[in-house]
Amino acid sequence: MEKRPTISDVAREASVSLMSVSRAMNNRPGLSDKTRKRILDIANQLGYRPSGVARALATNRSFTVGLMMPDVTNPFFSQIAKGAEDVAYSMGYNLFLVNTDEDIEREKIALNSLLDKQVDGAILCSPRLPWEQILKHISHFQFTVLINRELDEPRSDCATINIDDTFGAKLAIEHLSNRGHKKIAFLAGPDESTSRKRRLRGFMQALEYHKIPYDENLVLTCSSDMAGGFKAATTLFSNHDDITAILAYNDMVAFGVFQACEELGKTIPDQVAVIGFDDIPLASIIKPKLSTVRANKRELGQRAMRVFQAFIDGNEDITMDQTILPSLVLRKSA
Amino acid sequence: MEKRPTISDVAREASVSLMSVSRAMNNRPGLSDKTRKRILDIANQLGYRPSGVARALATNRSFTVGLMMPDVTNPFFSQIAKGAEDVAYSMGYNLFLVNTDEDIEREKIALNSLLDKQVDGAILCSPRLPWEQILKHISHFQFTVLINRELDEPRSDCATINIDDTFGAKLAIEHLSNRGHKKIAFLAGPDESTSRKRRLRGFMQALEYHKIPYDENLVLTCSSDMAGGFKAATTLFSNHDDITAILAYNDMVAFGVFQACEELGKTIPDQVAVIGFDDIPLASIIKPKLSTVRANKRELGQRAMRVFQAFIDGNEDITMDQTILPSLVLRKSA
DNA sequence: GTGAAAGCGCTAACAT
DNA sequence: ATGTTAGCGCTTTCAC
Repeated sequence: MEKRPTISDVAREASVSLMSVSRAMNNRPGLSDKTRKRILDIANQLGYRPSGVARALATNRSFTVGLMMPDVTNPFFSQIAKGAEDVAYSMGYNLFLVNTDEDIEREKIALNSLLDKQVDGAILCSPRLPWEQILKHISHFQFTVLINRELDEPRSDCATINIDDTFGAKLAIEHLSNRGHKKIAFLAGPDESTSRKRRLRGFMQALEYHKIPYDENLVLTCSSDMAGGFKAATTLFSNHDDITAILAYNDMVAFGVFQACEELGKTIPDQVAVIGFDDIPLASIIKPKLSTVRANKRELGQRAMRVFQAFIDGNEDITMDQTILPSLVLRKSA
Repeated sequence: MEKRPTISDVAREASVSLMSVSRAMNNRPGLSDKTRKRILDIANQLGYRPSGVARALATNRSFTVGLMMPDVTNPFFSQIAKGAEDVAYSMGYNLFLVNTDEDIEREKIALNSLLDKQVDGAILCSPRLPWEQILKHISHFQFTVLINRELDEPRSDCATINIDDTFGAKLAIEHLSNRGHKKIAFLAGPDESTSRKRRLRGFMQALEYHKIPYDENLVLTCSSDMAGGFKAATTLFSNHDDITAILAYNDMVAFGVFQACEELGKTIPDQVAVIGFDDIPLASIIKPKLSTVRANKRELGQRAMRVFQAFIDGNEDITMDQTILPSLVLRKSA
């Protein structure tokens, strides 16, 4: 392992003080153009790069943002990550990635990792931890952005970006209702999910609006993957063979429904109409192409970094609580 | 932003020296069980957590591994990331994520970020940079793992994990040949790609073995996404309408071929057989289900971290150059 | 325009 | 078993 040159190596080589090198490296005033250039040249020639660690210790800023998410493998989140990276990169920031595996214990650990690493800010995707716990952690970040979670109590250092799931669910049900569906099931996803609650609200409100009686047996809890959708759809069909439409918690769950329909010989969309959430890349490729409620995830990630940036820049007019309106993408499955 | 307690806060509160606190926090010998417990209690009560930054500066170890990849959004890489995270987490390490967007300039910048952040090790996915440049960077890491790239010159601090693409391509062609295909095209992906070269080698060797004449017009360069596959397939069909099988650079390219076939009214697999590479989640869902050459990416990521771990642990018998044998997953498209 | 001193929070090495 | 000293690589503050 090669030893990296330090600031003192450069200083010695250029016969100047540490401070002059520091000033040169940070484009700070107080140096003649000549010495500045000389220092920079020598630094360059030595291959000197300032240590981010030392700098972070001295300044208490790491130019790093923590990104906490349940699963990078999930396109929903990887898109957000990409969007965040987009603008982080343009700001000269780096991303620290922590997975939570949807596990509340790992969430704590993840937040602690971010603390230890002294990230300047954090983007927390769908945190499940109770507010007081989150609070305890985020009070050590300069700024944090909550994705898909509302604030329990307002803070000047905590923004939120939420997808308006209620609206999205209404969009979906409205479409199904217009097509004449009366028996509509909702595979609602995992119990603790926030978006589940919001979508369920939209589901119920839309039913009421369209004068469709609400039957709680048509709302099933399921894990948020294909297996979950398959399982839920299978039980659903065995108990209520007369349902004609299914709103799925997300696209993967919807594909689980596809699978179940295939096994049971039910055709989509003729016998069963299916609508998903998310619009993952898969949705437009699989047959039948999946109708789904889409929100722009990459933009979500970008916006998250941009509020952070606005905060850092001391910008006055920051929209602290943003909401993203999804749209219904109609394809073949409904 | 709340001030975090430091080691001296704990020391003062417990009326001991900094070192005792340090020893307690790191479970190091040289403390009576009583004081140890007392210190730990006070630390806990104060909410003290050691600063990773300060620790990294003092010890020159950050317990952080840099993960460089072209695009988190690509399932191929996000799976690797997940695998790496799996075992990093179990080792108490964290991941630093940097995107390169397949851009060679951004690769340099990414590597520099990792340097600045003083990561202990790096996992570099498909680095495109010339060896000497890579070398310059990785000589500052304790250890690095190259994914999908061979070593130009052996080093005791640099391991590789490669997918045996040549073998994979042979597997595919063998299958197609056995089914009687003679006119087989290869949508080979981008020019600079290493796996392209290896797959092309396998493609050619297999053709020769099966006594199929090689026609260079049947090998097309394309971008590694759906659009690339669509475009390449479209030109291919307009020039060589008689080809009966296509080996695609990856699954997304294969789906591009699907798209083209749909537009041209060609049926898969009857008129055109298609085989992809990767086996992304999509592959088993889309209709017709895609036959593809699969390597276990999550395991790849896990293995990468495990060689790193072995190195850190001073393990003697590390397999420095591992290769992962892909298998042919036969589904409906070929 | 330039530099010296002190300190960020921690640990390694050396006392006691 | 516990403490002291010095230093990791940088920046802030203040002096010249």
